[in-house]
Amino acid sequence: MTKINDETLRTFVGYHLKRSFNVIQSDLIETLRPFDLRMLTYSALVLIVDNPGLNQSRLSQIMDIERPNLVVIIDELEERELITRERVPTDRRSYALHPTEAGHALYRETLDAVTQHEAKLLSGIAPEQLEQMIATLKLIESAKKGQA
Amino acid sequence: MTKINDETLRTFVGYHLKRSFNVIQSDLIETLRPFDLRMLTYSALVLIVDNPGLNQSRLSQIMDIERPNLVVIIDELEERELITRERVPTDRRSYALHPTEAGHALYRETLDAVTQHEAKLLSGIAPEQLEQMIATLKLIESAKKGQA
DNA sequence: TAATATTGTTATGCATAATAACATAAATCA
DNA sequence: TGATTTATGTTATTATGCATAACAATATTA
Repeated sequence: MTKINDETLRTFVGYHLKRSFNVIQSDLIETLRPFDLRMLTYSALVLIVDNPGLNQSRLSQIMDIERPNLVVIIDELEERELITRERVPTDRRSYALHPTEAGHALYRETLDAVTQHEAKLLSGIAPEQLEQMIATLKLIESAKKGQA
Repeated sequence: MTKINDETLRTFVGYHLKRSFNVIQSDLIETLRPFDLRMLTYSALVLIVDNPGLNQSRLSQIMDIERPNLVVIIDELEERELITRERVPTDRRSYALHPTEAGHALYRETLDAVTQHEAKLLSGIAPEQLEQMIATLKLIESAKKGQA
């Protein structure tokens, strides 16, 4: 059981980001499993509840995924009757996405679960420390190519 | 161009982690492309150079991936003659992984490139701020289920 | 009106990641 | 010792995430 040296990779911020995100992600996946939601379907549901009426194009932009990939996500949410696709009269190309009552209900349930998942996982870390980290993460996020 | 509200998701640390990692990841992918390396093949190469003689089992553990997924990565590095697989006399089940001279050379080249990629991307952020963030990320990483 | 752009969609491919099942070899134990 | 269990590497398979090309329908613009 010799120790492995990953000091070289540890010099990279991205390596730390990936490893810590993996920890949160795997716990989140387990948290969402009972609701039969994946991370992307969950994110989409939350954004549709919080922004009723938005279309798929805008949603794919905020979710940072390509439009084709969003189609299957929306298909799944619609099949499960968590959201509806409604033709927009003023622009008949696009669909307005709205949550159903079931969608709202699932939103509330999962919000509780996910909030508790993070609270439990991050319980050993001071809130101010997390806030500081989030501030730094926002800086990185805004360093997107083309913006920098 | 109405603004989308993602305040609910912004309450989650994991959301910030994912978004900022995506920024670094997409730039890293472009950085590695000229060397015909993906993130995983790159990580494996670095770890083999820094830990010559380790076997696939240990490598998959440190890389946090399943052994079957490592096989194809090692296959690729071996085919490109960046590493070698050598039978271990004392344990004939396992292979000792060693970098070739070409592996060493590519390691040095890519280390420079990746270092510059991060330096450029994170140039607007104070080093102390990044160090603080890394400290917090390490705390999250150690919050792994079973350890907590 | 003609050319261009946008929205949603299908098809496709690559990369990442997980599991089951297996052969070989080592370790354990009884 | 021999029988059982464990570890290592492998193949096959599947699910998921993410990107691009090509397209029909509709809007926009020049």
